[in-house]
Amino acid sequence: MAEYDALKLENQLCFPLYAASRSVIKRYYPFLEAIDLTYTQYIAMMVLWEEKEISVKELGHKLYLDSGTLTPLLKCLEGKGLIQRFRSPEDERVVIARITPEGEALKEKASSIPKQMSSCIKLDSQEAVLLYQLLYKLLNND
Amino acid sequence: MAEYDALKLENQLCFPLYAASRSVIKRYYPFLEAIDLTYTQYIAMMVLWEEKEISVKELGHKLYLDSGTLTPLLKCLEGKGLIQRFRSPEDERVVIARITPEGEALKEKASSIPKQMSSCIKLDSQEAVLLYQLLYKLLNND
DNA sequence: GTACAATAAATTGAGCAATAATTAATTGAA
DNA sequence: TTCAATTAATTATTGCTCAATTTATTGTAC
Repeated sequence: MAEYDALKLENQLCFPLYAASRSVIKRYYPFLEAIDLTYTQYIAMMVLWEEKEISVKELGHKLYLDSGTLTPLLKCLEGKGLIQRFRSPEDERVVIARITPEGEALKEKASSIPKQMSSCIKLDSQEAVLLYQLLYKLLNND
Repeated sequence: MAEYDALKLENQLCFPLYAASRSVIKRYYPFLEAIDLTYTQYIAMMVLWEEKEISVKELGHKLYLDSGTLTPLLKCLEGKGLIQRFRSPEDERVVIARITPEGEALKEKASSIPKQMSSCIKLDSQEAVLLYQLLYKLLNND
């Protein structure tokens, strides 16, 4: 590659990654508005729909986010009545988020989102699997 | 797929896309701090290093950003002396960003970044090409 | 048993990105 | 000339992210 070609936008991997991420998240918003969640709140709720309860630390590990991001986000979800927050009886340092019945109920309203989104994304299933694997390889880089 | 499996975090394509994007951008910051640019400023400078001058609209088209994001960003780059901003003589509605000698000089300091970054990303070249193609397919979805 | 290190979260504060809505100026077409 | 379209700036708001600090708790070493 010529001297400065590596600095051309078209030769970056990071740029389509950044742009595609924003683009896909933007496509979520019409669906997310209907259930009054931001994208970050949505992925946090996904974990809670599956796990029922989880510590802030574990949640942060799954979402690659720290308490500076999660604490206000979880307080917001608590304010909406979707989760409870309380300290673990076994270890008082640990804060647990637990899904409420209202949070469970939201799962039904959200259940149509993945299908609606997949119709917005024009990759066939083989391409989607490949992309998925490559992204996780990038993510588990270290 | 079972009823709610589509709502599991591990079955999302959007999530690794979002997380990998943040992860890669975070890895840029040690290098970007050395040249005092944010990531978004860096990709804007990449376009300017290549094009020398460009309208706000064209730049927004290349970066998938609008004037609400670009105007303050370009003013910041102008404040650092890296670019000039002026209205096009042919069409006074159009604002042009043009690289300055200082902006050109920064290119040299930035020239080591792509190589340093690629050593932080553990994909082989075949995987990188594949990922690149899939991301652009996603991006040019519409 | 006390001191010290490690851990978990919260807090604070800053900066940045992104969007929506509005405004202003210019241009082009009917 | 009028009106619509285009371009960008502006304004205001929201949310995310990170760094640094603080607090509380727990576990370990002496």
